[in-house]
Formats: sequence, C-alpha cells, structure tokens
Amino acid sequence: MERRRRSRRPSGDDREKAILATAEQLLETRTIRDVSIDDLARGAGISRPTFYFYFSSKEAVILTLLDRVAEEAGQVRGAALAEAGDDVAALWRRGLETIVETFVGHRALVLAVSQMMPDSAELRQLWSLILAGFVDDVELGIRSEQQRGAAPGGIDARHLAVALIAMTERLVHSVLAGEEPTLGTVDPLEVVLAIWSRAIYADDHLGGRPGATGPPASG
Amino acid sequence: MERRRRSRRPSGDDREKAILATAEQLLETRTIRDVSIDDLARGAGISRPTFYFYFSSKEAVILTLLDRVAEEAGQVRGAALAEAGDDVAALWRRGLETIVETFVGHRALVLAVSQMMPDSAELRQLWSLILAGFVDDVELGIRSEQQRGAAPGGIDARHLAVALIAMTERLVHSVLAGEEPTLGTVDPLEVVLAIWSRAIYADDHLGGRPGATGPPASG
DNA sequence: TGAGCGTATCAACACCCTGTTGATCAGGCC
DNA sequence: GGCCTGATCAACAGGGTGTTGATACGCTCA
Repeated sequence: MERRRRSRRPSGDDREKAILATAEQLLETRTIRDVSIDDLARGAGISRPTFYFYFSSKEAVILTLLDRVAEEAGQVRGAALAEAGDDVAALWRRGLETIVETFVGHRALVLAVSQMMPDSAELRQLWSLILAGFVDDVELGIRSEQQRGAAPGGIDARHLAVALIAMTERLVHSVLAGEEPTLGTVDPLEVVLAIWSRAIYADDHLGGRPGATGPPASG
Repeated sequence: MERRRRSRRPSGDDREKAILATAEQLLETRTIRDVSIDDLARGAGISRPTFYFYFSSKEAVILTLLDRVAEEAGQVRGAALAEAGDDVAALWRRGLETIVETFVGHRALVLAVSQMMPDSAELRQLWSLILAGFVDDVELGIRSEQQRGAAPGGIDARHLAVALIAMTERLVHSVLAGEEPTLGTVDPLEVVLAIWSRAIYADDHLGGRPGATGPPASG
C-alpha cells in the first residue's frame, strides 16, 4: 500500500473534502433544495465558479457522498452474514438491523438523495444498486430457508425479497422524514421484522388461484 | 342542488380548468420540475402573471389535482367495502385492487406529487390523508379478522396496516417510476396480495422475544 | 349615462439560482 | 526566464419565480 499521488496538491484535495463536509453539515439543518451551490462554496471557503472546478453540480456532490455509503453498505452486508452462526432468527434480525442502520446512520444524506432522485438518473442507479444488494441477500436467505424446508414456497423468493426491502425502505424513510401515518412510538424494526417473519415462513391461503374462498383459520 | 354562482364569469372558471387540464396533459410527457409556470400559462392561453391570478404557485395546481383524487379515493373505499359480501378473500383482493387502482389510474399526478412532497407540507399532509384512509380500512379488516379468530394476533393491527400500505405504496411507485429492483413481468398486485395474506393470517415465530431461536418448520 | 367597483389581464421589474467565459495568479520544471 | 498546469474568481448569460402598476372590460346603481 504505497501512496499513489506523488504531487500532492497544496489545497485541492482538501477543498474537495471541505465541500463534502460542508454539504453534510448543511444537510443536517436544511433541505438539499435549500442548499445552494454558493452555500457549499462559501462553506468550503471558495467562490462559486471554483466549486465547479471540483464538482460539476450539486448532484455530483451527493453522488460522491452516496458512493461512500454504497461501499459501506457492501462491506457490512458481508460482515453481517459471516458474523451470526447457526441461529437463523438472530441472522435475520442482524441482517435487518444492518439494513436499517445503513439508512438511519445517514439520515440527512438519505433524505437528500430521495429528494434528488427524480432529477438524477445517476442517483437513481446508485440507489437501486444499494437496494439490489440488500435484495440479493434477503433473496438468498429466503431461498435457503425454502430449500431446507423451513420456509414454504408459494411466493418467488426474488419477488418476496424485493417487496420486503421496499416495505423496509419506505417505512424507514417515513420515520426519517417524520411522515404520517406513523408506527407511533414502537420501534419500526420490530414491526418490520415481524412481517418479514410471517411473509417468509408462513403459508398463504389468500393466494392467486381464483375459487379459493373461505380463509381457513390458522391458529 | 341549485347552481350557486349567479354571476358566472365569462372565462375565469374555464381558465382555471384550462390550467388544470394543461398541467395534466404536460405531466404525461414531462416531469413536474420540467413544467414551468409559463408552460402552464401558455397552455391555458394566458400570460404568466395571469396564472397567479388563479393559482398561487405550481404547488397549488398539483394540490387541486390531488384533491380530486383524494375525494375519489374516499368514495371508492366505501364502495369496495359495501360491494363484496361474505367472501373475505375476495374482499381483500377487491380492496387492494382499489388502492392500487387509485395510484395507477393517476400515474402522472402521483409521480408529480411524490416529486413535490419534499417541498410542500400541504402536499405531504394531503397525501398522508389519502394513505391514512387506506390504512384505516386495512386496519379495520385485520382487526375484524383477528377478533373472529381467523387471523392470529401478535402484531398490532394498526402497525401491520401501516406497514402493508407502505409496502404497497412503495412497490406501486417503483413500478410507476420504472425503478429497479423490479418485480419483473409479474403483476405486482399478486405479489403484494400474497404478502398481505401471510402477514395478516399466518403466525410469527421470529418474533421479538429474545431466546426464541430455532425456526420451526411450518409446512 | 356615466361614475364606480370588482374581475381579469399583462408588460416590466426585481430577485435568485445555475452554469460558463476569460482573465489572472502561483508554482514546479526545463 | 519562459511555460505549462492547477487553481481561482469577477462578470456574464440564461432561465425560473413571484410582484407591481397600469389597463381594460363589464356590471350596477344613482
């Protein structure tokens, strides 16, 4: 691991970091829409045109920030899987905690990203990459449980995983944004986990086949 | 039902309609961000300042459009409940279809709303009102099934309802926006319904109590 | 009938934000 | 010492929002 850049610029690299730091800081108190490029520039001690020397747009700043999170998410995903042993229940819980933590641990950024997504194909793509990672893990877990007979089939593992991650994402986002309707004071994680459990392990009797009518009482 | 306004303006009322119609039309092909107030004005055959005579902002236009949907949603909710008889499975399916239809039937508007929500407290409020209506219905259904013993307890009906609506909302939105990861070619409604079924009727064994470890195989 | 009042309309303005241009400056290097 | 490259910014161009002040239309009431 030798250092790559021999000619370290006196300030250039620091300026970039300063911009990113300013962005993170300002996002703690304001919406991304309310943070102008001038704000970012001033915060980093430079003028607006100089900002453009480092980033091509506000979007690029957020993208860089999100890149970090994406990398972090990839790493913890692997770690969570390796960590827990045979305890399947603990493994699900740990996995869900990891996912939730990824969002909650970057509240300001996540909200900014969700606000800019409609305007940025690149952001959408990177975000969906992060989600896809989570979906892959959950899908794998479901498939594994289905194959060893612990979980019933009937729903495609992939579809189930996509839906469960969608639910989790939306619910966490609601909480982060303070939206209604709420789960109240309850830890969203517990609610989500309970539904994951039922969705993955229980059998369905409301299924797609027409004619299936009376719902059997399942104790 | 007598007409209220005796002095019907020669054009004023029509202008307002024209603006709303223009908005709906333009949203079919562009993002709300890409529709300027000037576009709306020109589309309605007026100048930009005149637009402000009818609406105070772009947000107000979307709000008016969403108001209609909110009313419509309230009406079909009642209808769906009254319609189906004893067939509980059909009732759930019908209810879910109603909800999904509300979103899908107004694709352009829904996408516009979701884009403006971060910037508009009023939009957030109205949107959450619509959602709350759906949540109430689902909660009622769950509670009813739990009380007659068809559905197990273990998850609070309200929380379950909130989470299921969140999942549905997010998933439908993904499809409307063409986001990844996708459910593929499958009808999202079937996937969602299957998960509703499991979440509402099956029992959980991954639950919150620590110590619960080995997942029992459920047939 | 014509003064008066609300409705409706818009040119022109003030403002803010983004992104670009072109000039400038500082330092390493040949 | 000349020159390229990195870095910087005043000034500009362009596009969007929301406001102001003047104006025109039509109805009503004296």
